[in-house]
Amino acid sequence: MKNQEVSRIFRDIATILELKGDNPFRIRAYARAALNIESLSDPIENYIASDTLTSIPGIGADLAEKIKEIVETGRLKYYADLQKEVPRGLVAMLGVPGLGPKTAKAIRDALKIESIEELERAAKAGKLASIEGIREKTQGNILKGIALIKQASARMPLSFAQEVADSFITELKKNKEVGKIEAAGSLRRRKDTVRDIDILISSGQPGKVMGKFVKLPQVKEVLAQGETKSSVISGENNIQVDLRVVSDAQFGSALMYFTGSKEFNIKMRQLAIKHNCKINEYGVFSVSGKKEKWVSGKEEKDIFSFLKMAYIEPELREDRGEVEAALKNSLPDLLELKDIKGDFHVHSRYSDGAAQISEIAQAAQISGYQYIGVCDHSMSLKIANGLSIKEVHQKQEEIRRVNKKSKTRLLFGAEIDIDSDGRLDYPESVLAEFDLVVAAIHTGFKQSRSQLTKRMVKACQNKYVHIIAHPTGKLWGVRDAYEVDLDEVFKAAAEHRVAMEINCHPQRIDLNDINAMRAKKLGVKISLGTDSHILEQLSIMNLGISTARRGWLTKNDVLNCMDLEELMRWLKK
DNA sequence: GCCGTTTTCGGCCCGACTGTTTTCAGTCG
Repeated sequence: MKNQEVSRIFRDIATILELKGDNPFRIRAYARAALNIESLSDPIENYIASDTLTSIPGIGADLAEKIKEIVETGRLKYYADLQKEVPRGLVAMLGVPGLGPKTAKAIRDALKIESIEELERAAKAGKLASIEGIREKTQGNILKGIALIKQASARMPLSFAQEVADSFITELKKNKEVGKIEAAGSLRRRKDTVRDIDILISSGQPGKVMGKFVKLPQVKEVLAQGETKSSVISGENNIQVDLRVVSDAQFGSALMYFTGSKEFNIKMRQLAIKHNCKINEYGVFSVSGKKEKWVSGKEEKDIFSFLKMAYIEPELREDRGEVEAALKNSLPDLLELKDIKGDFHVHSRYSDGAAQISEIAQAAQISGYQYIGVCDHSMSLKIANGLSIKEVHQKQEEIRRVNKKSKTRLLFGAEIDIDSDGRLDYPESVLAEFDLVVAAIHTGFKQSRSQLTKRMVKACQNKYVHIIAHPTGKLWGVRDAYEVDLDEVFKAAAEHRVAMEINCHPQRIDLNDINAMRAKKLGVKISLGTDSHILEQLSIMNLGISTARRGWLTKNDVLNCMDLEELMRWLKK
């Protein structure tokens, strides 16, 4: 899939055009196209093949030609020419918070500065303050901004951000001036990674709330403080936390506004205009001439019904077709925690987990599960204490014993290594004995794209394999996804009735939302696995559910929603 | 550069905060 590449080039073009001071609407067109292409679940090549590029929102004749050029030749002349006009370092400078294209350009014109390093030196030497429109304060802010990106906590996994948000919300709730309070932004949309935290409060005394917010013990630095909006840096993780305070009557519209995404908001505003209305964070207003009248916005759901559309869950608000679906009342009935009847990926003490088999049975029962897959590592994965064949049989015996007394059915399973040739790590006679075979790649990540794809396809073709775990190998902060043609893998999985895992671990989230959506489209079942190594981790199922919901999955798409009887039939492939 | 129930030109989402300014431009979300 060339989607990411096309998207990256368009986004870069938008940045360069910004620096050049080009037509802002053209800049927006490139940025919008980049976003829309990034969130496509189909390969862009398919649109070229079927000549339907211009059916993608924001893609017209011109951009369609440019996309073809990128995909067919691997480069874009227009982009190459633009790059010659603007130094890379100048583009990088726009990454400094608080430094936009106008200021960057002014600095470059005045001092010939073209990199962040030069910028930092000049700021420290006090040279920036001599430039028109820049004084001490701005110069100081630029230095702070550079320090900020050096700490470079660009994005963090959802669950880390959730913890920070919870700690702020708990403190803020203690104040009697605080009415409603909710985390908004990408956190509420449950994106797998989050850049900053948005908290929304309703209160009749916003000034007081703000005063308390900026003095919370978690606050390391105050970036901005106003009557209704403030931003701080949290000492924990150096994450930015924004607080907005509105009145109770404005809470719904503000919550929608700050939940985003930006693209979703724009779509909703355009929709409101068709109703002769205007939406902002303070409500929906009917507009006639110069008169504006508040008509809706106390609750989010009021706004949707006012615009004659179905309520859209926050996880879907990415402008990926959800607005259109809501207008036609054809949104999917999204997966929920209560639909989940078991977990397919749990490690016991036999390999590298902490829990005994009996403890896993107990914990699964407390979770209300009908079944749980005890999948320990296979023999070649020595580092994780992979099980020898003899140990496999010991474990099998113990599971039999525990199952006699357990209300939750323990599935005798294994997370079996796919070797560098695509073979599984146990002989067929052993594979045949498992209730549940989860296969995964743990070594040889650096193989070529075609080798890795072949390996995974071969695993799908193995008649004993039920699930492929963490299909892209991405591990946040450790390694990127390995190179693999997921479409080929999904096609093989669909053909051989193999499920693809959404691994719920916060640093994995693998498959992600877009890949899960693509898998569904190609007819692949999705399984949710927590990859628990301690029992407390069973609760991270909610992270996988969030991802599934963002991928538009319903309970019919997810293996974990089968009841035990149906599942056992499915496992006997 | 895109787009169309104001349709092939002339629009394009909306507001808060900061810093540098005397009324606003730049940046951000």
